Amino acid sequence: MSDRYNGKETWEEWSKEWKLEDRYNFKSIEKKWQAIWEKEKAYKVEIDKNKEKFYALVEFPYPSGAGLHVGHPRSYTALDVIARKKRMQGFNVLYPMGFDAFGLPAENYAIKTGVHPAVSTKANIANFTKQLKSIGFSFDWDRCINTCDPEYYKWTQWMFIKFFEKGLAYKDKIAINWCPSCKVGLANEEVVNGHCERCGAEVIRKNKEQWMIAITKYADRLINDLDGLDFIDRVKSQQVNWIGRSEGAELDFGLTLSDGTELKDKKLTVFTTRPDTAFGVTYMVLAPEHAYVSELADKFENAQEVKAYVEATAKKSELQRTMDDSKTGVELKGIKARNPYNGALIPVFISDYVLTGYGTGAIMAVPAHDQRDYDFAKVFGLPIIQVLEGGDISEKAWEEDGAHINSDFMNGMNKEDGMRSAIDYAEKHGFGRSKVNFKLRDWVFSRQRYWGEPIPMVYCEKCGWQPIPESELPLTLPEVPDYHPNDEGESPLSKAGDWLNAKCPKCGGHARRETDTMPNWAGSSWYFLRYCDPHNDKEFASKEALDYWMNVDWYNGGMEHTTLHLLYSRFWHKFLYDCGLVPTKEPYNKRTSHGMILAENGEKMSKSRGNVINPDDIIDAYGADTFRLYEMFIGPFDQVAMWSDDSLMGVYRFVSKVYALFKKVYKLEPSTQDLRAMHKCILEVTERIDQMRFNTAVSSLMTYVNYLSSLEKIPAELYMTLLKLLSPFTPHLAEEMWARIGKNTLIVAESWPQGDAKLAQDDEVTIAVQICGKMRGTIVMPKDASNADVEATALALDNVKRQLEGKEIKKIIVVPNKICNIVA
RNA sequence: GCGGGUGUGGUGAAAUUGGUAGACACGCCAGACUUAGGAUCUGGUGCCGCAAGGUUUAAGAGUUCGAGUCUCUUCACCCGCACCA
Repeated sequence: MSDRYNGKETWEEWSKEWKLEDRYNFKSIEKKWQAIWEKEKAYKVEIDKNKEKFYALVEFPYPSGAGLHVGHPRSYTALDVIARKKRMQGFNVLYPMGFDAFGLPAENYAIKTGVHPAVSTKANIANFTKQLKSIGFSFDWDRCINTCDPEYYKWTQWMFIKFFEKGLAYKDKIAINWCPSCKVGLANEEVVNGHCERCGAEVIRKNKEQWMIAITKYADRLINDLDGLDFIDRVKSQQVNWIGRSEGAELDFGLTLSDGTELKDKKLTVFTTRPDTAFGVTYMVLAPEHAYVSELADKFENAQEVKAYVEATAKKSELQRTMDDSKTGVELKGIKARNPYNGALIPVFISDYVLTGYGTGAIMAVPAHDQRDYDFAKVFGLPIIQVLEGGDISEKAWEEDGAHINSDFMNGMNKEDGMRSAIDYAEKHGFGRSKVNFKLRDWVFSRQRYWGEPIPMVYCEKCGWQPIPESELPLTLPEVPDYHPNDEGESPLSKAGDWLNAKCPKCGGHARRETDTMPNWAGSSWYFLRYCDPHNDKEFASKEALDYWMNVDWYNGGMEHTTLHLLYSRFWHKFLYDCGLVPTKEPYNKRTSHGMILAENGEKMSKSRGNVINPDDIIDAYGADTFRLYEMFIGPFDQVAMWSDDSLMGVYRFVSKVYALFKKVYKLEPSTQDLRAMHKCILEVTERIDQMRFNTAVSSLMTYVNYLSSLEKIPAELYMTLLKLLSPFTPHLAEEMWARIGKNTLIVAESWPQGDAKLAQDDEVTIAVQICGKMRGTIVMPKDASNADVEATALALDNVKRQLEGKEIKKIIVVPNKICNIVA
């Protein structure tokens, strides 16, 4: 205990040395308490079935060379406040931290400097750890994990093999998004407006054989299971939007050559959300990449023209293709399609406004009721047949509801009935079926890079792709002569020499290893499970640990991960659930998101702008407690906030004030008024932390401190309560003053104060007096005064009398303890 | 175009969910005390007005005794998706 009293054995001895006029020495105080917490393992947590658990989680950082920026601690402090409060409220709190340590920056650094990624990553993790500890977060450091540790990625690889065994991981050659700058394939989720999410280079299309994971099989469940979750709305709606479910029908159109012969073995299948408009189809369009364009090439009378268009399209980047909404295309002369509803023969085009990856890569065009088809029809002079009443078809397409016309059996029906009846008809005649489509694509899972988990697969000429036996896990990263990826898209691992040779686990013959690695989203897809049991070398986590700790009760992280990490990890967890490996369907009960912190002028902080605030500098100049408190006070937690040195100063003053207030603390009975202020503060702070309204929680504390400042002498109970309420925000200061007041316990292990609403109530209230809703004065009344008393007092006000002169009072509305409104 | 959100002093913002708009803090103004400390303390501070008073939550309309809050219309900005048939 002696370190608690600054080297002295007792508080009495220590107190003789105090010089309270001294300024608040946060440097030595914060260091001292961090050492004590570490020594006493104040935040270590174990399974305790007698206590209710609470699992608080923040997204673990990528340990970049730049170190922590001020954005990280916004999220970490918020959940630290929540975790600390929950702990004081008696919960068994798991609040872990780790490092998402695979990734491109370490590899690029290696290319530049020759330093092995493992070496620079280790150094960065050491730096991050030091920084995080200097802020005084209540993480259980014994559970710290690191995704690039073979003991960790062993299980990432193990899970990949599970995906493979269940048929959800497969190799496929498709056109993927390729970043020419990073020289790496990207998942759909990693492409932002046609640019690489990481480096900003324009993404091109490249045909490459890739490992894919069938996330689309879970599309429906990923939408439906959001229902029971406490996620903020924008997260839910963004995920739903991204998955992009749409209901419609698949319809088969016949194909006919110009001489009238039917192509019996070829059907042109399209997906449509508007089967009811089938009688308005006047042409068909294929994506230039559609298989039929090459398969039927010898049937086209204008094969040269078609070929030229296909090639021109291939040269366009994704971005150019989406930016340019003018319609181009080429008719496939020599073939016609037959509308199965009315037998009409219609022309077939190729055009780049039809996308290859969605639906069947072919559409039936209904220019009268789809604006894109309308635009195309206008360019090519195609007929426009209206089949629903409404709008002005000479101006633009009519996409709303209406009564069907020119539609045979659907005539007179509205959109909804028409759709049902069109699908029924198609099903009865065997040329269509109802169908649900998603925008979500399967997850492109291989990366042509070094610094990632090796994919634990080998290829045998005889047996095909085989997973390596579990006994060979982890498959560790080999040394390579250099880390450069090449333009052909080969991973640096292809230069790994002997490592490439393996034995086929099935036939024992020669096999070669997969040289691509996993994306940086792999390790983070299940890390919250590992925290439950981080040192287990038999399983990724024991059933007991998972049963006790899961789910994550509260997960806070950035909006930028909504359709990346958050979606991937929900999917990954559902897969493990289906395998019987985790006890729950969803990993996270509650998801919140913090706003970004911008520079003082509202710009994004960036190295190139030179406006980055380094947490180390702030902590050095003002201390961790001021930094933490400022991060909470800066503004509404879920909104963007601008850094302000001036506001930071105000928080620093507050912290110093709390320190200085100690001079005035005496053993005294608190007055009713004192208790009122105290209980009001307890109630407000408690409620506002739960609602993540940290900025107003801090306001409450400030109001309370202002009250304490106004007292001659502060009763000890009031000050001790302040320290407890403050401890989640400014734990070092709270701990120090708790010791100074003579306590030899840790305040972080104390219990959270109980607010009493009755004691918090005022016995007098100020009631606003209004005439016809306009404020004319206020009256002070005893709480719960009778309406009659309130009316009488209000009517006696001079201003009220003056205003009411010559008017007749129609009625008086009294809202108890709030308002007296006189209607005249 | 679709989805989500925001709009309140010089600034960051608050408002018990329909009941005194601007809490708390920054900044600014005035004063005090001290001297060199990113001081501290006291008072003031939405706007117009000397004042009584008037006026004020992007703009407009509506519901209501009463609207920052609810409804409708318009405008502006931010985020995500985007030729998804």
